[in-house]
Amino acid sequence: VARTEQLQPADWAQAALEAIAERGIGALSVERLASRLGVSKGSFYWHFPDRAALVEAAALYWEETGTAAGQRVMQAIEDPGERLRRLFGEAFAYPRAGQIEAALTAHVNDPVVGPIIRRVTESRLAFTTRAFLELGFERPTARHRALIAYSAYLGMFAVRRADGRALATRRTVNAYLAELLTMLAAPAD
Amino acid sequence: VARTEQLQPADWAQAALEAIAERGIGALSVERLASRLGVSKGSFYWHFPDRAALVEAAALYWEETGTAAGQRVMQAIEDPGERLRRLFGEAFAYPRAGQIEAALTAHVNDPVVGPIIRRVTESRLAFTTRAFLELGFERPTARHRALIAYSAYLGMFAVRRADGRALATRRTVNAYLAELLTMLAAPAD
DNA sequence: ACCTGAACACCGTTCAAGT
DNA sequence: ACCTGAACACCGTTCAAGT
Repeated sequence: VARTEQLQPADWAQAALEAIAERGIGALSVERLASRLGVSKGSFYWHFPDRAALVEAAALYWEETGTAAGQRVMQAIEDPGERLRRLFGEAFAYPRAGQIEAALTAHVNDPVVGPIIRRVTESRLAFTTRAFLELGFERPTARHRALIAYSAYLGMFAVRRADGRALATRRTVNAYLAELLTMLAAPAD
Repeated sequence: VARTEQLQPADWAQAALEAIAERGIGALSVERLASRLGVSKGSFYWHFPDRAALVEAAALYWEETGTAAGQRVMQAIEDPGERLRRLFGEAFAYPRAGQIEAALTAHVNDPVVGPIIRRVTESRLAFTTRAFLELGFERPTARHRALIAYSAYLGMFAVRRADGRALATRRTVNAYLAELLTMLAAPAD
């Protein structure tokens, strides 16, 4: 982050999210970040009350750029089945997204990160439920299928992180997604 | 942990896993743990080379007591379908298990925790694949369904952590599991 | 063989002092 | 208005000294 002007809170937030993606929230250090941005650590406390506020700013930055913006793009796709395929397929094109997701999700019990995670989750579940409603399912079934879909989505990242061999190639992921979405689009019994 | 005898490494590992479940790996402090166990922090370094070794010991303790022991119990169930239902149902009876799971999984990139997580994941996938083989699926399909099942399993914890409302009641969880397992047991097309 | 207590480095936080 | 530099507390790690 090279800037001739003065540092904005957004600069700190962006650099923090970068650091979080790489080494996790626990390893986020005000001192390291300050020297990386070329200022003293005392300067940080002009912009933020404490380290927690920096984590919050980073998480809010993620909520806006990673989630809200993504949904606006996806909503443009007319066919709900195609929208689901794209939504879940897209997520695997950006491994960095999975890293941030994992780093933040690990801190749901954190009082500042927790509410943001919950907002994003509710928003994604609602978005996915809407797609299943458009596919013709009744509301309870649609919500249900959205839960399964989103669980499988998060779990897929978890499996991949936990075992690099399991979902390594694009072919495996595509087959996985195809089978999952076929199952989920099948009529309710 | 009240003991009249001297502290064993296992005592440290167990107390550490307890602390990790409550506040995460990041908040695990040698100093706090030592004073909780009633010794000075210098004493810790007689049993372990460093803090990382303590985390490793805690994770190994989890691998043995939480995973290996559980599989031995489950393997005793004859019917593979019933075994799967019990396996996934059981996991929700112990919320503490999910907390530890999340705390450890958040550190897959950690050089000492990572290999342990991967071992556990491989073992669980193999265990689940075997159940689907017994149900009559071909090996590739069985492995595939195991991946979906295990993803949905991990994701279910993630969803629950992320949104307490989503999978809160036993009824919702049971319905979720029933629908998921019905889908997964359906013949391949 | 196992533990203590003092020492040092790293980092979060505060604050008086600078521009 | 924004930043520095020194100060202090907390915690990881080392180590000489105790039993």
